[in-house]
Amino acid sequence: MSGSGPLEPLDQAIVQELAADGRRSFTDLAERVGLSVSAVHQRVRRLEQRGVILGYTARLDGEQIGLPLTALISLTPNDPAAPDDYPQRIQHITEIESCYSVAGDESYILLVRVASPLGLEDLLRRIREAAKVSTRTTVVLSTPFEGRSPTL
Amino acid sequence: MSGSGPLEPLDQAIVQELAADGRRSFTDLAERVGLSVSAVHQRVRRLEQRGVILGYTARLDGEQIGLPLTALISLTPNDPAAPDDYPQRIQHITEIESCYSVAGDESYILLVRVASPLGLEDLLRRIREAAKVSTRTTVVLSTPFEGRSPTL
DNA sequence: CTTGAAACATCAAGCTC
DNA sequence: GAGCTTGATGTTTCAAG
Repeated sequence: MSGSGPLEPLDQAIVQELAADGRRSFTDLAERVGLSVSAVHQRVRRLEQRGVILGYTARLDGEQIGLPLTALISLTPNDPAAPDDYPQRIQHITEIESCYSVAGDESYILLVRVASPLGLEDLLRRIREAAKVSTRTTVVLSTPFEGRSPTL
Repeated sequence: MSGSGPLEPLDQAIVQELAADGRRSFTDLAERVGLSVSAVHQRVRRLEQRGVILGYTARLDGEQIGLPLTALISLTPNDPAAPDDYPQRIQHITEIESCYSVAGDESYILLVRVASPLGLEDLLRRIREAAKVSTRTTVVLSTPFEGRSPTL
């Protein structure tokens, strides 16, 4: 088992604050949730160990880091009888940010970021070769918002 | 203007480290990129102000925070002649984590997280009413990986 | 959850190119 | 002026209680 039932209200509050600002200080967190700094610190460590908090990441501007082109790629197996190890086959491709197994016409949907149309063309070729799949690509024109933190 | 050309190698290294671990200490960062702690600190603040770093967030386990159901929702306008203000119309709906404007059959694709199928049904109703759109929903069965940091 | 001590982050003033 | 260093102050971290 990895979890221990639903979150206590205090842990829920902590987790929500860290989702909204992953670098929030323990002093801030302590004030907001009404605990001592050390108590909050220990709860955060416990939430990390329990796998409630999987990690922390900086959100980056794709334009400014040289990856201005985002796309969603749907994967359909060429051979429907082949073993379903697609995630393993493509996980080494660093342009793939996220991989979802989905119900529907396709088997997987990938979110990718590349530098240019040529980079996307090359990426698609590598995905098709690595996973023996057909791809359908939807280019992202703009991102009104992304990575918003949930309300618990 | 928000950017000032492409990233210097040092800033690139810092940004990549913070994408991989958003809570990495300045001491760690300084060692890894070969600068003093204060110099790294100032560069990070500058990257935040320039909008290269948009923010920091904790990655959470949907199961453990009570939002085990993820879905991708495609939006198609009911009235193709209506003004395109869909992001504004739906941004108040907190279950929507990301909103992408896309090229292709649909206008937008949303990534959402909810507690249950009933929660998804209710969410779809609210999206259709707020934005006057038709929706097509793809349920996520599992997430082999998500939110990986890019290689710069 | 609290305490207390060592490591770390932060900020401003000054230095260097 | 942009960027780095120094040193003083407040914060984080961890082990012990």
